[in-house]
Order: sequence, then structure tokens, then C-alpha cells
Amino acid sequence: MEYNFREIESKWISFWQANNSYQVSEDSTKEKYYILDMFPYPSGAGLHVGHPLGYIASDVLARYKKLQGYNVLHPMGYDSFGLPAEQYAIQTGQHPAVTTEENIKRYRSQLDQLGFCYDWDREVRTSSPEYYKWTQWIFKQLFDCYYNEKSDKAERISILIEEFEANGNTKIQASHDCEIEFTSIEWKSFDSEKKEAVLQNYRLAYLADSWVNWCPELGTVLANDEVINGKSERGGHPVVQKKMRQWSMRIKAYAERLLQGLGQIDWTDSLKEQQKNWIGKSVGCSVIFNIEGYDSPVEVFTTRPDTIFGVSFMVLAPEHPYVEHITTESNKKAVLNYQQAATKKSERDRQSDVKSITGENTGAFAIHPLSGEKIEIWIADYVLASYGTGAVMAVPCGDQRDYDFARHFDIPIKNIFADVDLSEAAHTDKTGILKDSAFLDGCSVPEGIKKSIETLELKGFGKGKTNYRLRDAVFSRQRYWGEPFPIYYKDELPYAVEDQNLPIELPKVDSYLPTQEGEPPLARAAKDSWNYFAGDRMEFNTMPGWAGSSWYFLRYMDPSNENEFVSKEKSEYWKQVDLYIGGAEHATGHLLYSRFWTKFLFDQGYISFEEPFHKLINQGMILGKSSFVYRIADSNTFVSKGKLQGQDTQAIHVDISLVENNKLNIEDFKKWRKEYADASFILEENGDYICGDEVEKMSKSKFNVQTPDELIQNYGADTLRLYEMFLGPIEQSKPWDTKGISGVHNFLRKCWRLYCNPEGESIVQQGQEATKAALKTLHKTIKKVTDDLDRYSLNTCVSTFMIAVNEFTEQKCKNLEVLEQFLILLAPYAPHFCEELWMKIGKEEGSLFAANFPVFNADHLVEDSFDYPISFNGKMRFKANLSLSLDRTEVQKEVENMELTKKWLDGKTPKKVIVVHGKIVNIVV
RNA sequence: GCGGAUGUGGUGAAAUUGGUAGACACGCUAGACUUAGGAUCUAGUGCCGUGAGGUGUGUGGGUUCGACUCCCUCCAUCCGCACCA
Repeated sequence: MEYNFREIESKWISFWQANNSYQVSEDSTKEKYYILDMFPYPSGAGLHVGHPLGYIASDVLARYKKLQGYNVLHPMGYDSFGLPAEQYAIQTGQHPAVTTEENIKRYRSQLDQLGFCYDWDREVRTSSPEYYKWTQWIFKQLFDCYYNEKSDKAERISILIEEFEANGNTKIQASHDCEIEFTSIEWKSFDSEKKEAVLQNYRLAYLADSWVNWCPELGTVLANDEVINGKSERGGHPVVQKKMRQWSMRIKAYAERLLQGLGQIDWTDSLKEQQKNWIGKSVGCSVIFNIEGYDSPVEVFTTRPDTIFGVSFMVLAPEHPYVEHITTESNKKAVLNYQQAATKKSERDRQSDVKSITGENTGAFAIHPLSGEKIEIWIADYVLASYGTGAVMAVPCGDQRDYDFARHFDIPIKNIFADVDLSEAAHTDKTGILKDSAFLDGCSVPEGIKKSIETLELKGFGKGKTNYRLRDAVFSRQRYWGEPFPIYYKDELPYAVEDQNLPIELPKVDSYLPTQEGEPPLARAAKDSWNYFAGDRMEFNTMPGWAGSSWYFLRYMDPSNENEFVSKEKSEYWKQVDLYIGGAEHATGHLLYSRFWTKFLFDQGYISFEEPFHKLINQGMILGKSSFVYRIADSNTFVSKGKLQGQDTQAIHVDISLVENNKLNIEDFKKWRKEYADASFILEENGDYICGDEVEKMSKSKFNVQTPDELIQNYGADTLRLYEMFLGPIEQSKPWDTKGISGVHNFLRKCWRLYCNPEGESIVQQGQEATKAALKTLHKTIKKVTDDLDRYSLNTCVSTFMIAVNEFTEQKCKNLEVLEQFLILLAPYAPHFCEELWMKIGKEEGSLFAANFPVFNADHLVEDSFDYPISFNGKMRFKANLSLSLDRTEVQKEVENMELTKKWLDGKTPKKVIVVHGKIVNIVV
């Protein structure tokens, strides 16, 4: 019988399931290897061919490591809280848990078809109460900790309280937003409300009024990484700034460690660079400027304190709280107008309108801390309220924005750089020598920075300081389908629910919409709908999507532990993830937050490693090929691509199942949608309708989604696995095209014929000695496959398999030792296929993955002669087979005497002959 | 504007420390077989040229006996950030 993939694959999938073949447990006699896929959100659309790309890669590598003798942890689960299920609930009233359950079933059956070696006993779902109990528990730990900058780690809030009781907050070094200073006596005089309000400024998970990205359409706030160009990442809805009382995570406290940790992990440069930019460290100095006739000074941050004598004005953000106090009477009207105009402009407008220079003079003056000069104070929206102190000292000679602003408003530009021309632009390079700068005259930039900070600190007008662009992450969402907070309120003060009452389960509600008062959906829950209720009310917000995904890799190690989120013993064994595969879109979201939580859990001693993912591979996106029909404007007539000229048409996506090789199936198209039933067509000469095409992201709305189901039906999972790997390097994006799939399918069939006759009986022979040629092919393949898998070059292995099978076929190889070894090499890619043949050649059923991965033996590759390429001036002209026992001068002699050499020399004498033994001969003419 | 990545046949791509550019496939061309099929097999296939040969890895330059690979310049595409003081 021919290769019957359908029968074989369903047989082995049930075999593995029945035998629990992929169950793993901790085994101290074996070295561990933890390989992880980013778990999916189970959407209603199911898997398309792009999803499995990473899963196949991780499965190949997991099976490879297993064959090499590692104890491999390779789990899978679902990031099952999320907006789509909730939107569906709002529309239909169906509980999101029901929708989610259905979607998970579909995902699971699709995943099962592909023959993955996941240990499904370890499955986690972020939306299951057994799981989110521990998400809530970790939240509680964050709530109960602050960041001690002296010990540089998170510590319990009780330690902070002791410190407050002993010394107040004047000496403490901690990450905080506390704007007041108090002594121990004052602290003790505070009532509990006041105390808690202070503590909120220190807790790592805290409640605060903050400016948030509010998305009215989604009815919730979004984190910075969920907002792209002023629109929501999901759905593309507008986002506005709003001040709201929200839970936040003090991730800023970890900014420096998150930055430093990048040095210890093996991620791509682009990903590290993205995180680096997101953290946005800048080192400089804060400088204090007194204001004429106003009590409080303005603090500014600068990275160039060396240019302090180049300051010719100061700019505040329009929102700066001082503006209303310092503006002079005569300027009040203009300033107020400007402020109002600025608030009306959305963040997005302000960013897109970078070119036009606007601002207003407040009429107030600051006093230069070193020269004592009077400096105009302006407001302008190029200064952001949310970065630094919302104020800058403007140095037009050294900063292009300040320069442009000064030019626009005719503010004098001081030149403090020797021999620098400022007529065209500012001198923004960190080069040159300072002049007209008092004690800084003659300094280079680094010298100037050092000296200016020293002086400012000495005089009490400044302090060396490091700023980060990273903001604290807003942690609450006004939605239903997320983790409830383990928090209740008494007199509007938040209290943590006791551990024994966790999890706080999602209560039943009558609708998934906000209340009339604009409270989140959980506010609809009746008191007795909660499984636990305390105080005046429970927290109404839920946690954001990244809560559950920030620690899920830990839960896989110990998924059913009811007493701990993970036992110390198990996390000690599995440790960090060795290889993590997933999309690059999580660069500043999930991948940053999980690093943050991991560091926190490390600080608190729950785990012994500080970075969650050692090696990370971003798989490229598989793009779809969309097809288009062209409709004449305001008509129901469609024009074929070749007839478009001179027509006013509109391109419309058409379902790719209606199109073959760009040719539209007109009958099916008419049936596709009612409105097209009586469409008319302008066709090509041969009567075809030819569609346009374009490579785009796969999506339902573009009708270009290719599911794996159909391909598995036609070619089998092993073919699909091989094909997706064969497409190209894993990190690269590529358009999906099924044209090449027959190539890998034919390869499997050809390989099958190597083992079986047409009756399906094994033709592999035992007891004969393998030929030299067969051993050479085998060991060449072992070496290449091992090397390639070790550097994650999964595509080149497939070519190597093809070459091997071509060679074995040519050699008519039937040798058992050779062919059984080859099956092990191929098994990570085509597990069902190889298990079947493994059995056919007489091995124990299902024992393939207990075998040892073949080991390369260089002896089989030793040759006694080599086909030297003979090149002239670096151009290969012919080849000469020469014994490898010849040394360099002997090779040269042989080559020089050859007829072909004489022909190419054409009577000339060679200037030089380069012989690289066993590699090449190059003759320079 | 800044940062990162990538540019190789008609297509997906390979070439790991500088050493035969285009492996392996798809597609295409011709042929064989044929129960006419999306099966199998054989030969060919970077481009120009009948040929000898020339030419060729985004562009232009450099280093080298020798460059897809190293250095400089410019161009294109994709991704990220974007008034961050």
C-alpha cells in the first residue's frame, strides 16, 4: 500500500493519547529543557496556517531535545480572558465562559491534528478560578510590597511602616510618588485613612488618580502599549486622555534592572532595542530655577547641564500647575486661550502636528541659578507634562527644538560653543569646547557635565539625576471578562482579601455593559452573587490581559498545586524557560511585564531566577494572499484585471476559496453574496475573470484566511509540518502559498518507497554491511541536521532530508542500520510517519522517541581525493580531481601541467598560484 | 528624524570561520509511460549569446590572490519609537 497519511496519523495520535506518551515529570537524573510557546487567545476564528508555524518549530525542537536525552517540558494552555468573548457576550448575552470553552475545544482539536507532543495534563487557562486564584495572590504580594532602593529589591510594606514609625519618610530611599514629607511623630498622628493614602504612594500595586488612555468605544482604559498612534490596538478605536482612579503597577521601580537584565538574555537586538527605548533611560541633572515673585521654584531636568550658561528662556508644559499662578495680568488672556487650545487637541494631534511652532509668554521671569540673570518663562506644547517635571530650560544653541522656538519668537540665541556657527541650526552634537560659560570655559562636553553638576549640587541648585521614560502601568480595566481583584473597600479604602478566601470568582451579572452611573459591569453584581464579600463593596474593576500571562510559564511547572502558585522544588528543577517562541508584537507588553513580575517574585524569594525567558525566537508572520475583484463605481458590474484601463473601479476583497490561480469562479461568486447574484462582468478575451492580488496580513475581513484543516485533509499533518518549516527561516515573514506543498509531500512518498514495497511491506534488510556511500550520506546528514537544529535553522534540515532520500534512492540502500538512523533524524519533523515506519522495520511499537539521536562519526566522511575547483583570478573555470595526499606544491605542479590550465593561461605566465589544501586553487594571471 | 532588520533566478530559498553563487523545492520547457490524472520517470532551466564566451547576489566605491560574506557611500522595503529636554 502507498503512504496512507490519514490512517497513519489518526492511528498514532490516538496511540500517543492512550499511552500518555508525552507526560513529563521532574527527573533529577536527567538534564531539563524547558521549551515554551506563547499561549494563544482562543478566538472564534480558530487557527489559521500562520499560528502553527511557531508551534511546529517548538515541537520539532522539543522532540529533538527529547531524543538527545533531555527531560523536556513542553506545555500549552490558553490566555483565555479577553475582549472578543466579552464583546460577543454583550451582543448575545451568552456568558463569555461559554464562548471561551467552545473556542478552546476548537483550538484543541486543531492542535491535536498537528501531532504536537504537549503534555496536556499541564494545561493552564488564565480564566479558570484555579489559575486566577494565584494571579490574585501575586497581586496581593505586589500590593503588600514597596521597592527599597537601598537594598535594590522589593520588600514588605510592614518594613516600610516600621521605618515610618521610627524616622518618618525623610530618610527613606524608595520608589514612590509621595509628595509630602513627614516625621515619625507626624506619621503616628495620621489616622488610618491618611496612613493608607500615604502607603499607596509606595505600594508596588497601588490605587491612584492618574491620567489614563480611555477608550470610550471599548468602555475601558488601556495601557500605553495597547495604544498605537492614538488608537486602540484592538479594534482601532479612538483613545482620549482622562483622569481616573485606577490600579497601577510601579514598574518604574524596576526600570534599571529591566534595562540591565537585557544583557543576560539571548534575544534579538531589535527586541532588546525596543525594550531599551521603551524604558528610555537618560542620565542628567535636575536644576532648580527660582521664580521672581513666586515662592516655589521650578525644577527642570536636563541631560546637558554643561549648557547651563546657554539658557535663554524656560518653557513649561501648558498643563504645568504653576502656570495659572505666575502668569502676569496682561498675559493671562492669551495664556488661558493657549491652554484651552492645548487641552482640546488630543495627544495624537499634538504629536502629528510637530512642525508648527506655538507658544505663549507668561510674562513671568525665572532667575538663572548661576548667573542670576532674568529669564522669560513661556508655555508651549512641545514640552510634555508627563515627562520629567513638565518644564525645560531652553538652550537654543544646543537643542534644535529650543532653537526653532527661539527663532520663531525672536528670542535671543546665546552661543556658548567656541568656533561654532549657529546661523542655520543648533549645535546638537556632544562635541566642541564651551565658552562664555564662567567656570566651564574651555571644558569639553563630558568635563562640562561633570563640573556643572558638581557646582550645582554644591550651591544647592541641582542634583545629578537619572530619568526613565517608562511609566507605571495602569492595571485595571472596566470590563467583565478578566480577573477580579482580591480587594474590598471600607470607607473607600482598599483592603486585601485574606488568602483563605481566594479566589474571588467572577460574579453573575445581568448584563456585561457598564452601569447607568458608568461603573464597570461588576458593579451590577448583587452582594450574594460574590463568592466572598467584605466591607462596603468589592472592587469593580478587573485585571488587564497581561496579568495572567505575566507568570503562566511558572504555573506549567506545577499546574495543580493548591497550596502554592508553584512549589519551590519544582521551580528549582525547571527554572527559567530555555527557549521561548512567539510573535514580536509583545515586545513592550507581555515580554516586559513578565520580566517585571519574575524579578519581583525573585526578590521575594519565591523563585531563584530573575529572567523568565533565556532564549527567545520571534517567528515571522505568515501573510495571506488576498484576491480582489474590481467593481465599476456605483454599479454591479465587475471588470477583469486586464480590462481595468480607463475604468473608474473600486477594488473589493473576494474570498480566496472562489479564486484559483487568480481566476474567479463566477458562478460561485454570484452565490457568495445576495447582492452579487445578478452581477455582470467585463471579461478577458478568453472569457475568464482575472482577479488582482496582494500580500496582506491574514484576517477574516480580507477573506484570505487559509486554515490548516484543509491542508491536513489533503496532505496530512507531517507534510504540513515539513512544509511550514521548509518555507524559510523561522524569524522571517513570508506570504503563504500552497504551490510548493506538493514538493514536500512527494518527498515523504519517495521516502516511504525507500522502506516499503507497493504492498506496504518492509523491504529493509537486516544483517548486511552498509555501503560506504550509504554511511557517508547518513553521517553527512547527521552532522548537518544536528548543526542546523542547534542553531534553530529548521528550514535547511528539510532540504538535507530530501538530499539524503535522493541519495539513498540512487544507492538503492536497503540497509537497516542506516535507514533506522535516518528515521530518528526525520522523526522530530514527521513523527507519525516515522513511528509507522519504525514499527514496520521491526521495532517495538511507539518506541521511536525513546531512541537516542544518532551521533556523527567523522570517519565515514574521510575521502582520499578532492575535486579541486581551479579558478583564474578568482573565477572558477574547471575542476580537477586530485589526491588529498598531495601537498600544496605538488597540487600546484599537477595543475600547472594540465591541458585546461594551459588553455586558460593562453600563453601567459601565472603571477602567483594560491593553493588551499582540500579547498581551492586560484591562479593569478 | 532616530533605532533595528532585510535586499540573491519567474517563486520560496541555500551558501555556518572570506574559497565552486543559486543547493533543495515550486514553476516552466521538452520528452517517456499512460486506465488521460493534481500519478511516475528522464533531460533542461540566473541573465545575454547559435556558439566560444561574457555577465551576475539592491547602487557606487574599497580591502583581498579571492567578497553574497569584511569596510565606506547611497537607494529601497518592512518593523519599532517619535517633540523624552
